[in-house]
Amino acid sequence: MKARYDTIYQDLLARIKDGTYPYQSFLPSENALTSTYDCSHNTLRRALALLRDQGYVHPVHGKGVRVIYQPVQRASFTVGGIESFKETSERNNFSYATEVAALSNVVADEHIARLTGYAQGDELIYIERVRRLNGTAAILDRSYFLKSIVGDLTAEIAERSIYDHLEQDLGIIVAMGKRTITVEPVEKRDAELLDLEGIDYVAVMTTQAFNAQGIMFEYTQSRHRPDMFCFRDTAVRERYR
Amino acid sequence: MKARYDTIYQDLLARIKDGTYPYQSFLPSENALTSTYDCSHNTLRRALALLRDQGYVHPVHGKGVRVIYQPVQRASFTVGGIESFKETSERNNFSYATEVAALSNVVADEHIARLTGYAQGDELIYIERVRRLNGTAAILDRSYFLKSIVGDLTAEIAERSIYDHLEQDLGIIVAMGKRTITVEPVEKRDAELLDLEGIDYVAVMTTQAFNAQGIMFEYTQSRHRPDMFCFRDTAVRERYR
DNA sequence: GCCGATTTGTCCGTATGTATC
DNA sequence: CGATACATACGGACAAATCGG
Repeated sequence: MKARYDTIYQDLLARIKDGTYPYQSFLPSENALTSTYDCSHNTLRRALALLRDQGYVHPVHGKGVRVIYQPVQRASFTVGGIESFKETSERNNFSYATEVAALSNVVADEHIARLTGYAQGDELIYIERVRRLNGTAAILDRSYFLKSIVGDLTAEIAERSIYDHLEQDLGIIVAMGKRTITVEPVEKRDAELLDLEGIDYVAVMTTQAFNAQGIMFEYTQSRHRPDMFCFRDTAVRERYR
Repeated sequence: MKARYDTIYQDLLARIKDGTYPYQSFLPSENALTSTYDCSHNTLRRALALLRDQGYVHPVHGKGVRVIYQPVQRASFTVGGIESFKETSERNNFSYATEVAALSNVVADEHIARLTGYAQGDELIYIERVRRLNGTAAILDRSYFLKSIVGDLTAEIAERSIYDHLEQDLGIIVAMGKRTITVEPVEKRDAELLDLEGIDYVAVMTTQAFNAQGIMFEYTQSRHRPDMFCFRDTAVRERYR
């Protein structure tokens, strides 16, 4: 049951990607587009706003909507938007595997609470996973899940895909996330579990995931071998400030 | 000349930050808010969409709009949104200085074109700048500006703030940007110009900036000493896909 | 420089759908 | 089931930027 503005967004995006509307060209005017899609001004503008927010077009007042999408050159590991490890690997045609290195129940103490943003006393599940990409242990994920939402997680589930389990079995939708990226020296655990070959820094992507209710249920520190890490996004300048 | 939805956004944001609407609480209903702000449903929803996109709230269908903002703990260097080096430093109360290490005119050859996304033959200005934070040379910026838009750039301008010059003197608005973050081994130039103290990796943030017309006029590789680098953002899951 | 046509930007009022409680 | 609240969509109006005559 798709929204109208979303199907229009998808359609325009497909045409941008297939070259119908190439880089630096202008889309047909809003009037023209409302006719072809037989929708209202407002609805069309929602579709255009999506394209703009994703970095595909740039509207110019009084002139038109310019396409600024350029196809990516090389394969990247991580891109903008929230994607699971499995989704990302499949999109890039990487072989991948996950090993569970630790799994235990913990209660958030002061240290964990400050680290993760959970409240002290929250019952959590701690999981360490090692991700292999094309054979090399490239990523160490250290996650804290909120037990009251995700229930019990077994090693089997963690080895396949926790997100598949949450979405398909439990119906939990990962609605949004906050991310932080830093670069940190390797810790003992990184050296034990990852193939680092003398590398002494890791790229750390920290994610807090919220469900459809706005409750945070996952905190994950994803520690990447630096040469296999790439992150992309698009930013629109804040107005006025 | 602010937009209505933007002033509402600013006001709600201020109330979230000052604790009037604390973490995990619900905002007043849309009906209530349209009354207090005396605006239409549509306009209010645009303000809420902004809050959602910036990661401050999470609307729950049929229930309410939940606040998910938590104040940041430690100072960070770079945050989401497009900010200049100067803005970021001032916000964090860092002392900062910029030295110009190179400045020359170049024409984009095939190599530069592929690196930056400019077209071959474009006339560019190449600038290397070293950024000092609290005295240590922490960031090396290597930029290519499109000459037809930015005109001539002098070392004096580059030492103060190129963005101030572009915005205030030339009236160029930096409307949006695309970013990529990777971690790369230090190159010869990094070692020459930065205080690395044995560190052998740098965090590289690549930015393509577009003006209000949707024309790319800046490509910058910002090479950071890893322990002084932090990046934040918020992502909303794509619908349907 | 001005005017008018075109195009994007903002806002309103209303109607209907759908999820929550 | 009904009340409440968010989600989508329509149509109309006016403002503001661009461009050509």
